[in-house]
Amino acid sequence: MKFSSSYEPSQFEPDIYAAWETSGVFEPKVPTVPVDDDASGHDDRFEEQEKYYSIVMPPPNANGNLHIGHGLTIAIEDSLTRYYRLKGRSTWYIPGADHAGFETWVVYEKALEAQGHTRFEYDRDELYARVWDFVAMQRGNMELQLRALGASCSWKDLTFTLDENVIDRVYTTFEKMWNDGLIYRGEKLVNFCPKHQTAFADIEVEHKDEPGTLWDIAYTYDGGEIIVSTTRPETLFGDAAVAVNPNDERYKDLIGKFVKLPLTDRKIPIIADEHADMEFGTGAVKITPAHDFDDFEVGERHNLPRIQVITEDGTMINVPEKYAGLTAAECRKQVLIDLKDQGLLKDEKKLVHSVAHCYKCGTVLEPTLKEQWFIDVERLAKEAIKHLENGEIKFHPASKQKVLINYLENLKDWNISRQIPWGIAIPMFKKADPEATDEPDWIFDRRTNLKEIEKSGVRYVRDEDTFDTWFSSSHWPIVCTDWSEDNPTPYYPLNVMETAADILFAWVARMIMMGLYVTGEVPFKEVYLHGLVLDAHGKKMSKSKGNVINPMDLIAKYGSDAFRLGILRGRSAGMNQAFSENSVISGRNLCNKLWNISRLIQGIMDEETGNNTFETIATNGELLAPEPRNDGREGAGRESIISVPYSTLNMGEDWICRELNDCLDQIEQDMKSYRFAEAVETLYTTIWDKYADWFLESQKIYRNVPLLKRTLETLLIALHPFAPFVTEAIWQNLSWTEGFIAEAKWPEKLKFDPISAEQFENIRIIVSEVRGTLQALPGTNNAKKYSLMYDNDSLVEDNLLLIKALTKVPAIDALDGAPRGLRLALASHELYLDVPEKVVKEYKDSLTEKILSVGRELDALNARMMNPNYVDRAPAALVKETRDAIKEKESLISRLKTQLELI
RNA sequence: GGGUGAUUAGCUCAGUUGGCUAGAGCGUCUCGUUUACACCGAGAAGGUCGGGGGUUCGAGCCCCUCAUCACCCACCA
Repeated sequence: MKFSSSYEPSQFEPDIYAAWETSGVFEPKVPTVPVDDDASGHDDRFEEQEKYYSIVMPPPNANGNLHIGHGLTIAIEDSLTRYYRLKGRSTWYIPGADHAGFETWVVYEKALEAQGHTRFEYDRDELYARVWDFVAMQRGNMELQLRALGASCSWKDLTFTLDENVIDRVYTTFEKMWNDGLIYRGEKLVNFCPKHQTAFADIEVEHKDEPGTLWDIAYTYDGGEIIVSTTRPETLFGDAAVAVNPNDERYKDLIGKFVKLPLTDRKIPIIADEHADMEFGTGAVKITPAHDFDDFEVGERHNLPRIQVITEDGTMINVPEKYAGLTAAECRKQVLIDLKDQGLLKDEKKLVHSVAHCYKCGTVLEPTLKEQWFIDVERLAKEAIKHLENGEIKFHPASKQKVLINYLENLKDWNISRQIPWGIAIPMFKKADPEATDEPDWIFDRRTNLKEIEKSGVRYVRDEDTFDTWFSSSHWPIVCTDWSEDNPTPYYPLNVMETAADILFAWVARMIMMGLYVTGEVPFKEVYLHGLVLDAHGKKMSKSKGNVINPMDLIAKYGSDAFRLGILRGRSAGMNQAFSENSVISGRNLCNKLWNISRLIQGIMDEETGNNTFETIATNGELLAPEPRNDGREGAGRESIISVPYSTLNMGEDWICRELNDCLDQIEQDMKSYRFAEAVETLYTTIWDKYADWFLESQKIYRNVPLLKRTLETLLIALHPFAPFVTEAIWQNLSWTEGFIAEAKWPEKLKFDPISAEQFENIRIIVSEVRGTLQALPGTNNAKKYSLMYDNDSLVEDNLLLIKALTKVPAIDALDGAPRGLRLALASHELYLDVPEKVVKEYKDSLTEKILSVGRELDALNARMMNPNYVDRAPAALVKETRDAIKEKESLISRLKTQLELI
């Protein structure tokens, strides 16, 4: 049958997703390309904004698999998307795929090496074509996995980072920057990976503390020597000076003198520079501008030559013949031996210092002198800071705004050249005819498919480098929304940028700078950053530790919804938080609960109508989904919610309406402030503790079919953003619902009688007290043994059946004659359990304990009232509450005491 | 050295601008074969909210301070 006794996600999820996708549910209702004749209505900015909701997916690696972090990203982004879709916005969730320049290149190069080839056998265009095929072969997994996660993204708008329009936009920006003088070619030190033969931006470098050796070496001059300390003796051939601190009395007289560079005949000057730290080592430091970042700057200040002594492949150059061609490591050994022989090696100490590593292969990066394209970031950063300080982007967590501003204030120029074939070619060509002296050395040209071009009769050769992927990624909100100068779209800026907190600098910062530069507007109105998903013990997941959790495994085991609910639970913005299967299990349980709630309600419906949907619908795995729509997209969404007319007939019904309204309010607030875990929590308790445990139980006595339908719809829609599959599966299986829940309308508030709703709380208190007391009494199965007696209590009298059903007592009777049995600890109701005296006596200790505990509460309340300041200054309502509570406790205690005396 | 965040039940975490007896999930214990659900129901145990000080009628929340842990940035000849 359709409704089996437990929910089996795998029976529904693929079909449901396919049905959504083919019927166009995921596509924005309002066209994304503005229509020309509507150009006049552009002033109504605010109104427009309320209609749209746009969000882009941080593009996963096109040829990779999704990991747990993607799972979290999609759970969050899709919940937002689905929520705003239900809220009636025209939502556009734009999926993406990343060519992942460096990552993919590394994988490809390894594969190439495994076949016994190297990159140097091919030219760039060949390599590009080969990687393209390599990626094409592997592509697709990631997109299937996004579907498994339930991402309600607009597939036809999927953007690949190497799409034409992306490259086009990137070239346009680059050209603009080139013309604006923001791009320059500079010979600077860059972080160079000798293994991968490419340079990196500062942000991509991984610094690790490592033990090393500090050698003291004597540099001599006529009549003396000056000792310098270094961790890299092999670079001494590249020394251009020795620096001392200008305030250092020890060396004051030596400034301006020349010393002999050991193992050579070269003379280098002693200069004064603040860079030399008087406290460190001997206070004198060798300056090697071509192989150290600080020294490079010292060299610039003092106009020192940059002598490169290590080549890009890591061998020595421009050194005495003896050392030429050695690797840097071999050279170091030899230099140390020779220095020792000459008595110039004075000391050696151990120290720990931080060393820059390639984040991919761990190789120590070599600061290398290289001509690269740089972006002068100052103007961009300043503009970004201005808009950030203006509060134009709201951050979650808020603290990241400050962190980001701080980063931008200290940002250094950005190296955008990469020596990797897999990427967007840099559209710059170098003059190849040295005679054409009037022509510029470099020109911009988009024809990067050509190795050589001719312009004004001059030959130019293509730069072989490609762009840093972050340079193109920084255009993501622009290219995904198809923004253009003459065709601005209401979907830009994005409503929110959701991504991992650890790429705040690498990506978010750059998108802001680029968005402002290209469009003049910030690229998104809010930023939500999620932290790392750690393993159950709070440790980072890693292959080497073997603690990696694969989201697809969990989906296979528990279902997509369970995974989504589980991963959202216990998570807040920007925090690295643990994750375990338990939370997914809890999500699975909720789905199953909801499934069974629906079974119950459909069963009740069937009884009423005489149909037998619940029991007999044959299942062949086919959905009862509506036909794919064949009408035009525009505003043609089916209105799938039925506003079932209903009226409330008893307290439980009023109460559940109140609780559901509160639940909706809570979710609306939580979604506004990106508190997904809280929204899920609210739904969990509303569905389980309130709806199932109290309302549905009470509906086994009183039946209100219209209300059951209406409230179930409310719950299903409210949960749909977080658990899209099970809610849709139920929606499709219920006999009275239509269309897709995915495009239903967010529920209206329910009407109810608030006084009646509040009355139900009294019933809950009575029932709980009866249950608690029955459990605490000695013996088992007490609920079946003892009946309940009431005295002069209309609430109980009016709800006999309900209370009986909820407490399971065999009978509830009006008290005849004198009270007997056990009086319940209720202040405003006189209820007795018909318990033999013997049992009551055994219960005496519990009763005494109860009196003591209520007494303690009473003392606390009294103490508060004794404080005159409290009475004066606390809000009146609060004081009244305290007074009422005191009265209630007092009367309760006196009744319990009477009871105790009777025993 | 600079910065950020964390410290609440056995575990993982909530606790929104200070307000009644600090919550949840999972785990633990007791009871229950009630035809929606054992992926269940009922009940219970378990916390001096990292330590100390302060502000306040009132502090898990605000301020100061100490401790521990994590991360980021800079420096490291």
